[in-house]
Amino acid sequence: MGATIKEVAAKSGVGIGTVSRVLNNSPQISEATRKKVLKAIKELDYVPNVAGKRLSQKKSYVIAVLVPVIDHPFFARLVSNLEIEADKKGYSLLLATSQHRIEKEHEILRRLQQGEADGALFVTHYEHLEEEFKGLAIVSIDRHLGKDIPVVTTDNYEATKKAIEYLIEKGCKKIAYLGTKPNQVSEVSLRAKAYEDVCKEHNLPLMIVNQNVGHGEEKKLIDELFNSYKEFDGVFVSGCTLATLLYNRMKLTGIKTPEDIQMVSYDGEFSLDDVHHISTLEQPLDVMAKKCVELLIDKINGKEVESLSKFNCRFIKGETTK
Amino acid sequence: MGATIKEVAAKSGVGIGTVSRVLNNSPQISEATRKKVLKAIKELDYVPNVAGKRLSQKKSYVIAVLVPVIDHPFFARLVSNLEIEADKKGYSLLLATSQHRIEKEHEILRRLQQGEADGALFVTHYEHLEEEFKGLAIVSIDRHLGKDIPVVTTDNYEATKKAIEYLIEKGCKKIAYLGTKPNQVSEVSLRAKAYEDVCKEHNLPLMIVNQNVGHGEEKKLIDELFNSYKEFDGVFVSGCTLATLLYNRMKLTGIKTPEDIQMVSYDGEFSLDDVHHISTLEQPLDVMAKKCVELLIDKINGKEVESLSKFNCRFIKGETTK
DNA sequence: CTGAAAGCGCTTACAG
DNA sequence: CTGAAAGCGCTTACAG
Repeated sequence: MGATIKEVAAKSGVGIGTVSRVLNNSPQISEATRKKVLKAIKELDYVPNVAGKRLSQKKSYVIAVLVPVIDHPFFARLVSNLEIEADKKGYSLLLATSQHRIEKEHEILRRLQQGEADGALFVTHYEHLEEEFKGLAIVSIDRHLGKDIPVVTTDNYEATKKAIEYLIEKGCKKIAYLGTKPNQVSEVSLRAKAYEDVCKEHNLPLMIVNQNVGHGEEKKLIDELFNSYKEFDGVFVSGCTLATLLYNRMKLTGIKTPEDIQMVSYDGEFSLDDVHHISTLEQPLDVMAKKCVELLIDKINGKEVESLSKFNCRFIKGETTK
Repeated sequence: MGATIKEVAAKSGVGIGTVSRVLNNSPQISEATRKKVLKAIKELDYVPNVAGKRLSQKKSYVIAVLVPVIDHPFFARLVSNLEIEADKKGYSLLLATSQHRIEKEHEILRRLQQGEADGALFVTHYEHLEEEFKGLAIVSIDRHLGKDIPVVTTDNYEATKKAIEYLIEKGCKKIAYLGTKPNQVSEVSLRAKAYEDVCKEHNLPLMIVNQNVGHGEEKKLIDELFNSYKEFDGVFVSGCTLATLLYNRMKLTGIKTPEDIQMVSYDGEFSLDDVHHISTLEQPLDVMAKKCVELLIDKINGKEVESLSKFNCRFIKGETTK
């Protein structure tokens, strides 16, 4: 629509290379020509077009993020922080949601191969062939996607361990574990491991509901929890969807928390104000997102990066523990 | 990184134009050459690069969405639906958040001018010069941004009217209005208008807290509501942030709902299951997003489109009304 | 410090 | 039905 670099060059009486150099703040440009060119740019209301730049540089300055869904507090926060960090680094953010369909993930990988973005943060629950990632700069949250793909995660084991010990300390004798089991090699599996280790150590019974269900089907797990285990006085919940569903269920059925059942959840809840309903292990999504973007950009630029970055969760006491 | 169209052409012994035609499913290509080309594509593991396509077509097949924030249930749902609809139409979604900073909005508009996207859905609380939108295909939610910018909205007046009448029907005698006043010409203003009209018609007192505060400062309005109006038995809340904050505040201070105060909110709450805490006027974000994308694509293609599209909210009874 | 030219990877009239 | 060529709007060695 607008003017092109050619017109700017003509108007200011220089070559297009010179205009380009002014645009990119190249140091070796005389003040005089810089002024001339800037003047022409202003007069023509010229804005450089990214398509030309991208083609010639073979770089898009776009990073993509793939998440299963975006209308979910955890992913919304993650993406929010990613956008902020990407912006700081001069990258735009392309948002893709798989909607829990692996075909859409394939489609997105194809788009990346086409050069829509220079790299991507991939949050997937599906298996992918490593060759699908070939030539792409990819970073993963929690899941191990391949040898070349760095993982950013939290201290799943340590944080869960502390949470279970906390429940014990608060008097729980029968603690259940409620989670959606990852169907891939994932750091998240360490949560169940920590639960088991601590319970065994304290001679507490294991009461585990940990299944891989599709999103939208988490309610089944709540049913199963109550069907399988008639009595428990504490529960560790892995993930905010399950936590909210369980919280609502207890409310609906008259189970009192923390009196009857105490509850701690990983990503339990994101609070607008200081009211925390659910006691939560909160992942530091701001620093995690920052790390993801840094890793991604380093990978894009061909640097070697650490394969695992681990951050500490923060425990926030809500109303569900004594 | 990968092969280019030139290599495919060489390998299959045809011109690059022919390869391009095969790629784009051009009809006038003989089966024989199509096969040859497809074979070469497979063998070379060729994926067409978008940068070349974009430059030659002067089209990016990207639409952008600007929202103040994304880690907010309303915007998360909006963006979720937009991504789904854009994907259906073969467009990618660029996500930009202003983080309530007008400079970032300017920055984003500049990126659009640079051709990062073919069009954008703009959800802003700030004034912009019309010239900033010049040459861009833009669609707005609720706010009137300029004569050339279509607005997608809900039946703010009618829905609010019904909600207030509902509260009256349920016995409320003193109904307050709590909202963040838009600082621009916005369809949202019709909510307060409906409230006033209905209250006047029923000879009820007007109790209005409707101020334009920055995000994160909504709690002030809750304070003001209780400071200004000692007694009210019903409240209409415009927006889910305020609704959640008010709901939490009532819980914290021992005010019972619906016994002491009944409450209906626009965008009150998005429920994971069937548990609805807050009675809500829910905006049909799925069809709204679809409309936005359609309008945007029509505008991109130079078509004339309707300037106002209005959709009906759905009332969902929660626990905050009798 | 600056210009002319080649090149990035496609699409698309234009001939044939 | 297909090829050669121009062009999209930039960047970047290469000379000078």
